[in-house]
Amino acid sequence: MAIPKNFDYQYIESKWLTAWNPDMYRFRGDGIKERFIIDTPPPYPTGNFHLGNALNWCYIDFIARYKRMKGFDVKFPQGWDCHGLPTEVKVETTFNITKNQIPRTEFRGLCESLTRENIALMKGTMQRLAFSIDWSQEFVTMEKAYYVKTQKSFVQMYHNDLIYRSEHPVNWCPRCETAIAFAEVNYDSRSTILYYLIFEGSDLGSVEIATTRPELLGACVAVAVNPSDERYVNLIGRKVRTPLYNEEVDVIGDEAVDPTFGTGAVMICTFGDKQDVRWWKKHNLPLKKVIGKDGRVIDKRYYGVTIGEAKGRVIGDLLDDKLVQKQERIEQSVGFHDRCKTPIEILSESQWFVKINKDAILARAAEVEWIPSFAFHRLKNWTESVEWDWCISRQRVFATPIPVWYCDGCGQVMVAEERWLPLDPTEEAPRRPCECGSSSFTPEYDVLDTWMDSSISALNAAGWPDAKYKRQFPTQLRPQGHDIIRTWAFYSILRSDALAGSKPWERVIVNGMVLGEDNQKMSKSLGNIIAPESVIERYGTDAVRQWAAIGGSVGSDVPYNTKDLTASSRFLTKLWNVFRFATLHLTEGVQPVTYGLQNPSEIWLIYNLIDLVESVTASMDRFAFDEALKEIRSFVWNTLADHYVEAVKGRLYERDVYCVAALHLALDTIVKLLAPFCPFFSEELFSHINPGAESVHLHPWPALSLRPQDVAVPEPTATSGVVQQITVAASQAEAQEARRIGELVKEIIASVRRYKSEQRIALNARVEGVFVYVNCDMSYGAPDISNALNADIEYKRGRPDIQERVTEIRPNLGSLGPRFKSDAKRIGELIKSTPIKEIANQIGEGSVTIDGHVFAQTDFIVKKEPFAEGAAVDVIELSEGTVLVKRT
RNA sequence: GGGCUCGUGGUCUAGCUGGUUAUGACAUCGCCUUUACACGGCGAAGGUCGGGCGUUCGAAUCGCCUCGAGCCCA
Repeated sequence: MAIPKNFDYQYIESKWLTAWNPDMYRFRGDGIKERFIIDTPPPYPTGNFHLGNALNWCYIDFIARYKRMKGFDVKFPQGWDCHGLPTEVKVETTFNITKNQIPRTEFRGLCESLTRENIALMKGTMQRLAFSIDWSQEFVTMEKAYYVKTQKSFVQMYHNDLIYRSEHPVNWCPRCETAIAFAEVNYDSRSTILYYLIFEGSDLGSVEIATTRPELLGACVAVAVNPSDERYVNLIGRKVRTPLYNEEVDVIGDEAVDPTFGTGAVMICTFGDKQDVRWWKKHNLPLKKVIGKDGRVIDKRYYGVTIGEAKGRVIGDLLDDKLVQKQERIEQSVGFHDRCKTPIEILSESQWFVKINKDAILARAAEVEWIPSFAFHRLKNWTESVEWDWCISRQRVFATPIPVWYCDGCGQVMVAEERWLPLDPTEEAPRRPCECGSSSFTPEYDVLDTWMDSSISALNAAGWPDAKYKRQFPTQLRPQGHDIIRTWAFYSILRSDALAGSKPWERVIVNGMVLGEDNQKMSKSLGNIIAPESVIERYGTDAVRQWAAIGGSVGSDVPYNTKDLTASSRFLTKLWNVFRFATLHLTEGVQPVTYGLQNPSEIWLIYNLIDLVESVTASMDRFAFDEALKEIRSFVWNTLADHYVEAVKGRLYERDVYCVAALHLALDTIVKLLAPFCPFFSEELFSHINPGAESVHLHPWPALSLRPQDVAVPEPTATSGVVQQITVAASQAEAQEARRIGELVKEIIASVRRYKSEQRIALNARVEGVFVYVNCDMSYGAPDISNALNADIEYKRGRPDIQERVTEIRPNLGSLGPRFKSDAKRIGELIKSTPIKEIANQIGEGSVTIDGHVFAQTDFIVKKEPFAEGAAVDVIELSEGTVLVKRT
């Protein structure tokens, strides 16, 4: 069993990546073990698995590995949320085409092959990070096997009146020429010009309005003022005419108008913004369309020009007619399509919608445990702010087709039957005629929002739509970032409620963001992006995973920093060395032993080990990975390396069976506790100390109990794993006494080592005259102490009798000088020549008389030393005891 | 403008159901090559917990206010 001197993570990683059997993470689903199903996020296949993903997946993997060891049947699937605009845009720019220039199937094919390439890249990174994903559960949303489920969910919700088609204002991206959902709109402030325009009154006076969107003048359907605004109150109910267009519109009153903004009078257009939609609905206003789907104007006055051009021309025309009163630069919040950064428009179009039942969603959300709890507030906040139903139709190509046709005869909607699915209506006709008898149909060319795919991931993980899914639903855990609470979490809850009448998960664990080394959000523009691969190369996977664990509590943002990676790899080196040192002496195998009072160091170690297992388990159960790992590290570094190994070195050289067994147990246990965090390292060590054993990742989580012979210990339950019992041939009280002695052994060794270091005595130098005063029988602890300290130690009971002895008395010339002036020097000599004892004997009485001179205490500089065992000593206090070392 | 999170030694961080000398890491300084480890050992210095007010016998920990940073949203 030759252990390499250095811990070579690259060698070990590649070795185990090939050696591991991927089946070891396979979900069984036979119900023998309790299930633990994870609704893994399906990332968008950008081709780049970034450090933020890595953090998220590390958390998932810690949990998956821990739960498996705890005896659960863990399902850790991995999916890919393929559909959507970024890939379409990438294809369009790569091949310099637009989606309409080539056949739909061909375009789709290009998107699919790009997606497959990207998936392969990301999968590679994930495998290097040793995520224990069950790849037999992989799902790819662009494949029929998955999107058939999306289509079925559409059909079911349609029949349950949860999906409908209607004309309604929607967010529209003119670049992508598609409707988008609110979740895809981001707002940003930008500088724009506020124009003040005169609207002439038809019957009474004129009104000056302020607008940032003069190009929408043709879509103006009303002018609104605040009813409490005295300037305009008499105008409410009157009519005014729009400039240029000369259209007559009503002046209405509405509290939502801000009297302090602009002139306090606004034009309502269909539609400039979300507020226009609110007013339009509330006041039942007419609809005038001036912007087309491609972002060009469709009214006759400026037909065909872009929005930008229209703005310029409208202003030009208004200026010509002297209708612009004033222009002023302001900051305004504008909505952008978050995929392509184009400013969105609000258009009224026929679209498909999912009904949003806020109360139902909130009720389901409240049934879920959110970690950390503030994540629930985010969701609540977002849900309460939702105003429109969820627009799910998209005028794009690379997405799940909407399985619907329209009858050419009567116009009725033909929704595909579930058994026909999957299908693409643009390529297949319905399998039966319309109720009106016509067999001529026009397919629905619109496709579904990508979130329609990914929002059923929890259902998919449980096996939906197979009826047996109910047994596995809700799933146990949903891990995700806080940036997608309003999307993935929100939509998933909605869909789970609609399709299964249940919450989708028992728990959500929300991770924070990964920040750059400068503590700012990682972003391309800041140039602080770190690729996971580069970190793996430099520090190894197990160090990267420790960084994720120890970077902070779950939910908080984690900065990328080299100090955690340094500490992580140092820890592995340290443990590697402990392991190497120990295994040098484990060559003859481990004998079963029974510990007794004669093994205080071992019993002390084992008790501490039991405490460690208990607290690490508790931390893991709370998802406190940082605490768990810190506990493990401190045990390895302090308890095991600094104290136990130092104490028993002597016996280890002699291959003492008790010592060997204890070390083996400790290493075995530590490696198991560390397995969720450091899968490669743990496996490597485990394989050395347990030759021939199966993977550490298939072993149960440690559960230790020290069982004194005459004390009954309850048998462990099946789920708590196998209990390794360490037998002690002693009573409970004796075992505790042994632990106490072990603690003293540790303290004595540590304190005398420190003493030697401070005294600049070589650590291996012999020291004589050490006395230990403790109130217990140290006969079993003594050999380890002597060995470790190279000291001859005398053990005594009780407290030492320590005397303060005066060792030196010097004249205090600072005090004598002023009094004796020129005689001071002579007096000083006199004091020096007087035996110390003579002065010391008198000094306690307040004054000292020498040769007739009377001195005060302050006339002397007195040095004292502790004195015991007939010599000057140094005193070291222990928690319960004292160590004396004779001075030399 | 609304919601949320955070503000602890040089840096990052734990603690925050209130209670002895505030945790750990990295960095710094001093000493030490002692046959597992110098990515080591021993030791040291460094913070009063953003600021203010309050509750309390007692607050980093609770409340209010304030300043600052960030996230999400309008």
